[in-house]
Amino acid sequence: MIAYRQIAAKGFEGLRVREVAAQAGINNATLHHHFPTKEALIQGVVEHLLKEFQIGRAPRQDRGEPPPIEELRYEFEDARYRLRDTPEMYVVLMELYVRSRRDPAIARVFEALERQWSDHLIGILERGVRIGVFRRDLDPAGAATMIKVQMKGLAFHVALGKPPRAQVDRLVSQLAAETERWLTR
Amino acid sequence: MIAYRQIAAKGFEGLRVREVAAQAGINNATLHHHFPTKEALIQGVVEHLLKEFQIGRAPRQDRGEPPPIEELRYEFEDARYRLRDTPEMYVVLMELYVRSRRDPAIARVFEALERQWSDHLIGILERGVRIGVFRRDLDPAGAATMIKVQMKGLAFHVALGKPPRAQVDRLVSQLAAETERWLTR
Amino acid sequence: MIAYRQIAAKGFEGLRVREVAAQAGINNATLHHHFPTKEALIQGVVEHLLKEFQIGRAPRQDRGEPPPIEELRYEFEDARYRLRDTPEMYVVLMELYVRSRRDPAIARVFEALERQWSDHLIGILERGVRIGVFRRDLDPAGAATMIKVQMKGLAFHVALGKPPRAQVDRLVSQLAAETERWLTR
Amino acid sequence: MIAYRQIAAKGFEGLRVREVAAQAGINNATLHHHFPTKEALIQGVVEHLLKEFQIGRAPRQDRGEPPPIEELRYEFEDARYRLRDTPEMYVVLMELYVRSRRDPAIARVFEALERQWSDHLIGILERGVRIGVFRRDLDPAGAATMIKVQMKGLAFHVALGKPPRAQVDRLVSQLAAETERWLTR
DNA sequence: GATGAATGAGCATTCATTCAT
DNA sequence: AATGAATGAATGCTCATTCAT
Repeated sequence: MIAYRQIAAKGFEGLRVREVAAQAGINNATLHHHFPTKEALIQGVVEHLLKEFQIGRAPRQDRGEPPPIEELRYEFEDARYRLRDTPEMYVVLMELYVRSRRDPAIARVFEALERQWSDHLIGILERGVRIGVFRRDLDPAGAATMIKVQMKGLAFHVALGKPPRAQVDRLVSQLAAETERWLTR
Repeated sequence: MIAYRQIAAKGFEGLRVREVAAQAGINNATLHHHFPTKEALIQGVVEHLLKEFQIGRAPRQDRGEPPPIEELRYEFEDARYRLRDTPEMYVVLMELYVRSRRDPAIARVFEALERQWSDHLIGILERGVRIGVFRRDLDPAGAATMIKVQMKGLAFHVALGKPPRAQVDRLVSQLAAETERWLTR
Repeated sequence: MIAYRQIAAKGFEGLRVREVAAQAGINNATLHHHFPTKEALIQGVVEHLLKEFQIGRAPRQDRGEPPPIEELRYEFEDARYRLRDTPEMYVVLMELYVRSRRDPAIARVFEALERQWSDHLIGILERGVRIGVFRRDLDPAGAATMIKVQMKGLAFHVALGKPPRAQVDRLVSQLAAETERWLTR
Repeated sequence: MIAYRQIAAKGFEGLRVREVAAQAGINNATLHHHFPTKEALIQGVVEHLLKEFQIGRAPRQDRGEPPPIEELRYEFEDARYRLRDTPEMYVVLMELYVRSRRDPAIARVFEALERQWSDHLIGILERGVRIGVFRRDLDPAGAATMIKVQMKGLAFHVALGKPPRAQVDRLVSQLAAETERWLTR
């Protein structure tokens, strides 16, 4: 989607229906034919982002049900991979996140996304506790929130701050290692 | 500043010179007298934010040079305090951060702010290493980045997600404790 | 015709080709197949109106050549009947009349209609003068104009003012009686 | 008012804010400064019409309280005068009347106008009955409606049909004479 | 004949900015 | 310094019409 790139480049403020149409090589009325209103266009961007979230994950060796620790490592690995590969996705994500404060439609989408993400992490953590690789007294919900905060911080720092690649790599490794240590302590 | 509140409420997208003037009870032409362009108005918002950053800190008992661990705890305590007390400041901060990607003037301000913040943390960490409360092999710059990421994640999660207060308290405590443990290990 | 109803409901201003097509249950491009332009569509409305004018008359007992006074009474009776039965026809009529000032095609139609109407009335009046039921010195053309003005006033008042039915009945009776008295005096 | 002339020339359909501004020699944004919305502009036209209704009356010899018959004659005289002098006023009037069916704001204005007009006529008629120049059994309200219908018919016929001046003169005289005869019979 | 997509011209309205006082 | 009026350059959106299938 073109609108997506526009937001990445100029933000929501700079999102112009005409400009998106022009970059798509179509008449602006044609764009209105597919997205009757600007709001609909933005919804389209949101859906595009969600799709990208599902397809653009880092490559993965083992299928089936890998050990929880592996799964967790993969989460960080995936974040690193994507921050490097499609950083603009995170920029759009943050734009949308900020916008979600005023746009109920977007807020709903993000609430669902957050819940889904939490559930995913909690599932991993509970399994880890069950099979004994994570400590007994771990509160899965609280730990999931911690992990989310780490990753949000990572996204914030990298997507908006553009630090050198080496720093990012070191950072992700440290975050992953510390999280792991904390969970297994 | 009124423009500041407007941004907190409606975001950059919704920032209107006329509206700011109206809320300030003056004519919009009069506002242009003080801030010749909208860009200037935004710079005013940035300056206002920086000022708020310096004055609005959490209350503190001991002056002089407190132990590094205390200083670090205070950083988290301050974040918790401000996120509770003036959450809209963080909202504006994130709006500006997102905007900094396209606005060089804002980007410059944030670069300075980041450097200042890093230097402050590095100072604390180096002192801690020197006096032996933090581990010998600690890389102060890397650790400072880690702490910043934690705090950015916290700001992101709390300012845009509005989790319940109790969750925030627990989260900040955990983040502070884990960071401390990591530094002193 | 659907367009006809649309005009009755929303006026010329609100006449939309797409809306007409939608109400007809067809694609708007299909409508353009039948009426290549909006102008053609309006011509269709005009023709539909003319047809309605000829078919929708009040029921009538005697055929052949009724007495002129009967014929005249019938004209008023017909107006009353139609204003009650199909008031929206008069609304469209007035819309078209107003439009005729700028649309030569419609103006032509109305000129023909007016002439036809005048001729019809003049025929009745001349016959009435000839057989002696109307006064000798009557100017048929002038009297026809008078009758037309009465009926236009009636249409204007009733179609756009929506007065209660009883008032309309009384009004038409009075108009018919006065006209009759005037012609026979 | 310029918008007024535009409506007279091109009707409501053809009323364009930009065109009005251009004809007024001002920027279209400037027009929006005075009339924030097109609706407001139309309200301005309505008010202008009402004002014109009050100031543009036919010249009148006697002040004070003229005999009812004189007053009535004056009403017709005034109509003839205005139809000749400012025919476009009647065109706008009819445009607005037609529009009043869909625009509650305009409908309200016309309801008030109709009531005012009725009251005025009823006042004259009642006085005429009281002093004995009109017939005893006259129903003032019904008679007022009759007179209004006559005048509406006149306006309709003349403003939209543009008949030759001589015909109009004859018509108005006949209408006035017949009305008078009917009231005094 | 019918349709969905496409289009260009135009529309009311918005908004930061400027001007005259 | 302050203001109300003015302005130009958009901006999202509409609509009759055309095109390709």
